[in-house]
Amino acid sequence: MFVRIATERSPRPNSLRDFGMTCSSNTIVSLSEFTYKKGTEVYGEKEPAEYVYQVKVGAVRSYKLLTDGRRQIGAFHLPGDIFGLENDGAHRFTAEAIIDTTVHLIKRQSLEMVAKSDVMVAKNLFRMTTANLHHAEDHMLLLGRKTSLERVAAFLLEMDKRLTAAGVIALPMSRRDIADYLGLTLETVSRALSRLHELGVLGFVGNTQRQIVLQDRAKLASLDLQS
Amino acid sequence: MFVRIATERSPRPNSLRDFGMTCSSNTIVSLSEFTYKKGTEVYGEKEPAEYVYQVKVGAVRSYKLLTDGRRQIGAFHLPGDIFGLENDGAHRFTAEAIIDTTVHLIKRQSLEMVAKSDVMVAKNLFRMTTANLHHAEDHMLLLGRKTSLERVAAFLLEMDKRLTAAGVIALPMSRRDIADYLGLTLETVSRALSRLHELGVLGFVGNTQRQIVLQDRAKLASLDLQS
DNA sequence: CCTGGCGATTGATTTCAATCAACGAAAGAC
DNA sequence: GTCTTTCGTTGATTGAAATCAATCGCCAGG
Repeated sequence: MFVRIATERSPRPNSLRDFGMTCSSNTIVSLSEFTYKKGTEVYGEKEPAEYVYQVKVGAVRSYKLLTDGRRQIGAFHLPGDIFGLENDGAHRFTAEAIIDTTVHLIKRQSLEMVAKSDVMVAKNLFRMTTANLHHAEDHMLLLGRKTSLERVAAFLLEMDKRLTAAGVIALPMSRRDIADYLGLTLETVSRALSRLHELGVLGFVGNTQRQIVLQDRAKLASLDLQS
Repeated sequence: MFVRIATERSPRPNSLRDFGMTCSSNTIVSLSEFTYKKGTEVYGEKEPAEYVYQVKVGAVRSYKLLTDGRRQIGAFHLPGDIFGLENDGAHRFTAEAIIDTTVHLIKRQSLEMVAKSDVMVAKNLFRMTTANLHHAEDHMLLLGRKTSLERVAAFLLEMDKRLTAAGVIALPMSRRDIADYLGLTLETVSRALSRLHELGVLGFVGNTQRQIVLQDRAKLASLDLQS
């Protein structure tokens, strides 16, 4: 679980741009790439945070478990997303590859070193933390006060914004994952999706139930109440 | 609602220490004090964030509303707590005084100016945002996956840590506030507290139900599952 | 090819918390 | 001080989602 064979790549790291790295601060930062097989752990809760990750291809779930196995997924990480960024030393979630996933790894220490000298990078680390906070704040409202249909509608709208290619939402995660993200059971998620299908809000592509086309975004948005 | 008559105070700001202000960076920062009457708004959601606040005495609730009135309280701010800190310009919550509350106000702009030159201050702003993030992450687990009894137990343990004076938890907020923080109804909160009373976990002080003594912290902790 | 397992849907039933309702006690208003 | 309102508790009932259960279809593996 803890073995990470990081393939070193040639010079000129490129995804560091996402941290706002300027041309002047071309410090050598160890940047590598790694692929996790479907279902494998990227890191565990409370483990020391050695790396920061960026999804290249694939999808990752971040979750917390209660001792009896109840699971709450805090976020899904999709291509382009940076995750595992911890201000203090330890990870707050367990992260797992939902499907085969390739990530860029940046050594946390080296990133922090760069941040010390490069104000732009430091600012962007702050911005990312703030974005995570905003997501969590919105999600508290969803988990505390929204109905099952509202939650599923909100989920679809979020995914629509984040991973639509050619008008199709290709979900990498199972109904159980969605349920654990929304604080529901998989059956309730399934029923809500069926209901939205009946209502003409969405359609399924082909014979898989993980490819969804939104047919009425306005109606979907009206089902999720605004803050 | 928007009138804020800020009483300017004499030199030598003192609560700026909580931002990690060093002696060297004794820049003049406008620091004032203001009192909000019970039930009044400190700021509204989406309002531009002009000030950062620190509770001197009293208590504040931060919440989001759905259009139909459902409310989710994201946090309670108790004496010593800093709130209203926004990285970008606008507030994410509405903040209201739960009881008469006196706050220190710091102009956001001046704080940011100090942060630019004082690394210590900047670091502390980051640390505070991270602490808020951690709280929200833990609260997602509570809202998504815990039972009513577990939520109330967790709430009591949180308050015990934060505002116990002489072994008594003097709650400033109503049952409805607690309910809206925990994603429950006030009746469910009341029943859970009664149940904990029956179980000998807590007692009520005097003839008010807002003063609680924990009589069995171990049992209470066992009722709230660990992450 | 068959077979076993997983994922998803759908139906039947249960359950926990919400809702509806009544009451008593404390806090504010005048 | 009295009146009114708000707050909290408790009981009865309802209801939305959870749980239990069956079935179907799709892969993956032998």
